Amino acid sequence: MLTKTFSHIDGITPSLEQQLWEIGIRHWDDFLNRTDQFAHLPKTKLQRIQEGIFESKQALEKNDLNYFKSVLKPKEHWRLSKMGKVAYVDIETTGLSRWSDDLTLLGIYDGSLSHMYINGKNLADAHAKLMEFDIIVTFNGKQFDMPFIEHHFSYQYDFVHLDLRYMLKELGLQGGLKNIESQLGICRDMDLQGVDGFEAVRLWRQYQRGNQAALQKLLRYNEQDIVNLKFLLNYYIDKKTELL
DNA sequence: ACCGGTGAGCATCGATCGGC
DNA sequence: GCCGATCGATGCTCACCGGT
Repeated sequence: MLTKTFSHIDGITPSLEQQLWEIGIRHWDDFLNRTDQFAHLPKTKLQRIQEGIFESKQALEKNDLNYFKSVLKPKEHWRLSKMGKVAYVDIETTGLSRWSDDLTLLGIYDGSLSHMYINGKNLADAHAKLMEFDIIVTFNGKQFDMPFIEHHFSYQYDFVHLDLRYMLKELGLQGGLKNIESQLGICRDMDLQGVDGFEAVRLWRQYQRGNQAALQKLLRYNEQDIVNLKFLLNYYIDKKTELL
């Protein structure tokens, strides 16, 4: 996945990368083993590419996520998803403004377990939990969830951030998370099918008036969101890898 | 209804290469 | 080694669109 990409290497243009794939070079080592095929390239350019590949190989050996985060274009960051601990994150709030609205619920799915943080209970613990991860996956989190969370905790996180909104759009999937889920045949529990962001606000208000069932429903709604994010990321990765 | 990240499209500038 | 041509990197604007 990562070793298949060359676009971050000095001297490799998108069109050259495409050419490499077309002639069956699917791994950095393929390039190094078949340099005779690149005799037509200027020597200095070939040398730069080889050096870049060596550098990448070293960074990979050290599992240096920060190195790849800095050299890879954001569009290619999905290739790093196996290099660190991944958190699927989604929040609920009382509205859209991080300045005037409250963070009510923060859900983190680590790939097998959900960790739920509730305002007024354990929300402060979410910060320490988040810090355990290297990579976060959200839907529109670059615009909404992360700025909201960072404002709430007054902290700038340094994750590799995979935002499925833009990634899925690349595959022609858009129209909001729920819409995309139904396009892909993902079903939600019956009693949650009508729940959306607006309803999440209402559920929170009902809980504040003492309705525990409303909180339980809100928790399940958020949990479905974060669990589905994992499915969507895998869907994206599958599509991207079968295209190559 | 708001905010702002993204990427497409475009223009410009710079780097590099090949011909001589 | 110079010069012109070509290619690519970079920067800019702008429209789009999603979250609660």
